[in-house]
Amino acid sequence: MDTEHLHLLQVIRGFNRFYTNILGLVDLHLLGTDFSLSEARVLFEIGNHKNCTAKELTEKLKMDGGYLSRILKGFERKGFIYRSQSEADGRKYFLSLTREGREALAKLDSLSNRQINKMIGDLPPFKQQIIAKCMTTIEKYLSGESGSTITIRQELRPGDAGTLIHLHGSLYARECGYNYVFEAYVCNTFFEFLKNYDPGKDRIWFAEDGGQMIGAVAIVGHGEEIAQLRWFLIHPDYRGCGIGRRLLREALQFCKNQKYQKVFLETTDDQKTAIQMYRNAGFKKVEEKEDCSWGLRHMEQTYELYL
Amino acid sequence: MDTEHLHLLQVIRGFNRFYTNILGLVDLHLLGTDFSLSEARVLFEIGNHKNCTAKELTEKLKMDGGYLSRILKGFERKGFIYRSQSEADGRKYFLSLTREGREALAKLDSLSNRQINKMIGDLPPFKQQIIAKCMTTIEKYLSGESGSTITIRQELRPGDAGTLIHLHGSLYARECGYNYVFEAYVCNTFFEFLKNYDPGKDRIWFAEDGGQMIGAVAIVGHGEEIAQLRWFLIHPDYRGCGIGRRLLREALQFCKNQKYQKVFLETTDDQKTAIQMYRNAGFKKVEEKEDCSWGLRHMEQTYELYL
DNA sequence: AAAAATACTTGACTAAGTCAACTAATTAAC
DNA sequence: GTTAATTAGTTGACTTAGTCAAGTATTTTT
Repeated sequence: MDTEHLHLLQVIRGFNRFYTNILGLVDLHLLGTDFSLSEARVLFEIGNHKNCTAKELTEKLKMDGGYLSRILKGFERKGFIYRSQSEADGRKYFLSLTREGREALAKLDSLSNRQINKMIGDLPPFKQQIIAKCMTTIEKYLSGESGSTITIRQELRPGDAGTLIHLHGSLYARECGYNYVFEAYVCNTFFEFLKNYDPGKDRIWFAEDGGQMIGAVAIVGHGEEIAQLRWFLIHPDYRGCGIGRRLLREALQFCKNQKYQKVFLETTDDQKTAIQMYRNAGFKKVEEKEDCSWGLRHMEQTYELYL
Repeated sequence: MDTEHLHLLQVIRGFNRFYTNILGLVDLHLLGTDFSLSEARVLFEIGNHKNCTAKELTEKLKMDGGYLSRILKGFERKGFIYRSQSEADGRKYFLSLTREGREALAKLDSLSNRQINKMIGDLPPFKQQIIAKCMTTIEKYLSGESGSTITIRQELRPGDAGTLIHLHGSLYARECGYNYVFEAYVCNTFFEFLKNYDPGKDRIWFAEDGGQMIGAVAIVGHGEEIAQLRWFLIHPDYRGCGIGRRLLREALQFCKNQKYQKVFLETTDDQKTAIQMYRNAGFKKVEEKEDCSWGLRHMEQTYELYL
């Protein structure tokens, strides 16, 4: 088990301890309402799932059947729920909230909302949004529903240019040690791209995960027959899961559709993974020369592919 | 309470329910070790905080004093901890783990790690990383450790150019309806700034909150006597808390130090709040003309200030 | 038709957590 | 420098939360 993974475990366990406290706080204030945490959870589930049965609740809330049975009996006694025996299966009883139950739940809801407002109220909206986004992500990933939220889009939106430049600047600095001159270079070339953008010749694709840009590639036409592939990158956290291949496929398919004869690209020897992908797509190295811009020595390479 | 905020509450409460389940699972498996969740938390805290006292634990873990007292007694009986009375204050007893205590904690640790591995083991590493990052963010924000972490820095780091351009592109689109041509324009002017950057004449400041860029301003020298103020913006969520004033003050102070005689800036009539700040700083409008770039009609204005 | 399984309930129990009254040491007030 | 108030920690008596296994009624499998 490497240190990085150990660090990961540390972070998650730290978070678990932290969130145990947070939930404890929320729970504490729940106590001001005659509801135990378990009771509140049960009430919530019944209120939010039409025709749920006791069995379903025990599974969903990981609760002992006997315990739940008593909670339900209590709710029935207080007039919060009623049961109706299933006609198809007489062992089952569908649970529903009465009007009193709905009122109790609404009260609980607003209390809970107030509690959460207390928790996040002092934060700037910006950060509240970020928290919500992080929570959504964690929930999505841990519940295994994450599937593939990664999408590829063509449309250029305000802010994209900056994000693309930022990704290039920060990633190449981190991974290859390039300085800000490289980012300025991207800035300039991308400006030229935007300025001369011609939908008949040029195209750009962004890979996104939940609205966050995680990769890109573009095609720039040079005349009728030659196209250049530019700004290809994948965020390191998302490498090795086929996004790069998808982007390249899109780009090359576009080139074929546009009847380009040749696609070329410029890269440096630092870009090991990218180069492997270029090679896999059929690109061949045709030129190589030393360069010292961007803060350190590297080999500038040109690859090309005849379609 | 607007719908957006309500959605936020929904998300957070959903997450709380979700994470209650997650923690419940972790807890369940803790049961295979003779430790209750509370006991495990206590053991962990003692192991990770030199010389903690019972009082501190009750506060940190929000635990009843009497309950804790009994848990501690149990630990002492089992030989997991020992206490030493404080010399400075005889009411206090410092708690420490014995060797057996440390062993028990280590066992618990490895069990907990295994549990978490079960939770995240099936996810691709990049998603694990993202989860960790999200957790760190939530913890930081909710624990209020992000407080007013707003700082102003001068140093230009890789990624800054892109972020600045992104902020301009997305904010002006959102607030003024400018299209991507405006972002391209920023791209170009900022490239020129970087290309010609001369520390003796030029300077840029970034306002950050927890590493996130939330505002910026720059001074570009035009000869010995005239300076231009550019790329002034504050993220809308951070307006009205003096960051803009701080940035302007920094910029104008720099101009004075450099013995510039005049500072000018160009803006549009859309920039109501910024213009108010310029006026407050002593800038006067000296020119105005209509312009139609960036997708809609607006007035381009020039302001200047003699130092 | 008998046996196995399922949905839910009940009784008897243990563990978890709370509350208030209690020392013993320390600090503040007069 | 004594008295009163506070604080750290303990203890007894209690309530609540949660578990386990045996129970009933119904359905499914063989």
